[in-house]
Order: sequence, then structure tokens, then C-alpha cells
Amino acid sequence: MGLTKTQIFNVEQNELAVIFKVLSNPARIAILQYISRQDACICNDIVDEIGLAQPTISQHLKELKSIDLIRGEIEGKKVCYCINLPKWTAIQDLLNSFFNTTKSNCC
Amino acid sequence: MGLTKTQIFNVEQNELAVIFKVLSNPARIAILQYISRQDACICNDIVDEIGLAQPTISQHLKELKSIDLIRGEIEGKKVCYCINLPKWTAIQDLLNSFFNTTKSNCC
DNA sequence: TTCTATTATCGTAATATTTCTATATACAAA
DNA sequence: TTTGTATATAGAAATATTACGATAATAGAA
Repeated sequence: MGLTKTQIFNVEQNELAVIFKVLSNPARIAILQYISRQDACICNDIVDEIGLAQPTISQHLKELKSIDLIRGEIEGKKVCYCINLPKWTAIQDLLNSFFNTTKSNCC
Repeated sequence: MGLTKTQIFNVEQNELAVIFKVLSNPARIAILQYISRQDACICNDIVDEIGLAQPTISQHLKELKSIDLIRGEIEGKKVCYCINLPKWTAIQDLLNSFFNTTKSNCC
């Protein structure tokens, strides 16, 4: 097993689950917080800031990019990552909608 | 490996990650939505509603209970589950706080 | 061109997650 | 007490995730 049966759930349920999964790791939370704290984009000082190996950080960044939560712009040999604000807000709205709808008809 | 290095992150980052992890599965999303739709508490019609085996549902319910998102009250040989509304709201607030703080100082 | 710094990818080991079957437990009814 | 229903737990198989070292790819500097 180990395989989530996505086919038995609807698009909204699967989409929410994917978003929550991307956010379900403290390293990725820390990366998002660090990227946002540098008010301009930053590069792989992330590796120094967070205590994880460079390939590990790179992989986390890839997962954050997979749902478009951050964007990476190549600047010479460096890459500057920043929060994708429109998507960030859209996801916040989606999650609030889930929380509100679920809460509204509750015992 | 396969082991998240929680010790290098702070309490807030780990707490957020745990919450997101519990929500990161479409079955658990579906269970929450179904529980809330039955405006009184319901029992294991969940097994019939969602297309998963009874022990699988039971384990998902356990994970949802682990962060106090739902509560189960024993009624005879049945158990009635319902959303724990105060905790639900608290978590929604915590997530909004994370989204807002992270967004506020962004590029 | 060659060197060096930055980032991405590959491969792999350890652990975690999802799901199921089988079984145990709890309780109500017969 | 015995039977049946509802739920939980144990154990196992398949797959996913986390993390790292090694290596590749890229681009500016020497």
C-alpha cells in the first residue's frame, strides 16, 4: 500500500490535500518564513540559515515551486526565490473557504 | 533518512507542520467535510460514505483526534464524532496568522 | 579556456504513510 | 451466556518522504 486512493475523492479534496502536504514539513515552513523576511528576494543563504544540506534545500524549494507558492528567478549564477504573492493569497483564501464551510454546519 | 530533523526548527514551525500534515490527506479532508455536513454528530457511516476499509477510517480518525480537531463520544457501542469547534477556529486563526505574517514582508 | 561558485539532479538509505486483513475489545440484545 | 454489531489495534505490504553524498550543469571570474 502506501498509496493514497486519490481516485475516490473529488478535485477539491485532492487539491487541498496537496497544498497541505507541501506545507507539512517544518523545513519548508522555515524556508517560506526566511524568504519572506528578506524583503527582496534572496538566494541560497537559505542553506546557511536552515541547517540542512544544499541538495535537501533544493528539493524542498522544488516542492514549494510545484504548487507555485514561490518563484525562482535566475540572476547570473545565483537564483533568487520569492513568495508568489497572488498564489499565496489565493491559497490562503482557499483554505479559509474550507475552514469556514466545514465549520458552518457543525454540531 | 526519512526522518524530519525537527530539532533544528522552532516550536511554531513544528506545530504548523504537524497541523498541515494531519490535513494533508484527501480521506481526512473528506471525513472532516462529511462529519460537519451531518449537523449532529455521526458515527461510522463514514466507512460507507468514504470508500475505504473500516480500519483505515479508524486510523484517519485517530490522526484527526491527535491534534484535537475532532472529538469522539461513546454512545453505547457506537462512537459519535464531531468537529471540535474551538480547536477548529484556533487552528484556522493560527494558519491565517502564518499566512499574514509571511505575506506582510514579501518582495 | 580553465577555475570556481551556485544550483539542480541522481542514487540511495532510513523512516513514515497508506491501506488492508485478521483479530481483539466493548457493548447490547436475545 | 451467547450472539452480533461497532470500533480499535496489530501486523504486514507497497509506496512515499526526508535527507545526504556524489555528480552534473551553468555561468561568471581569472
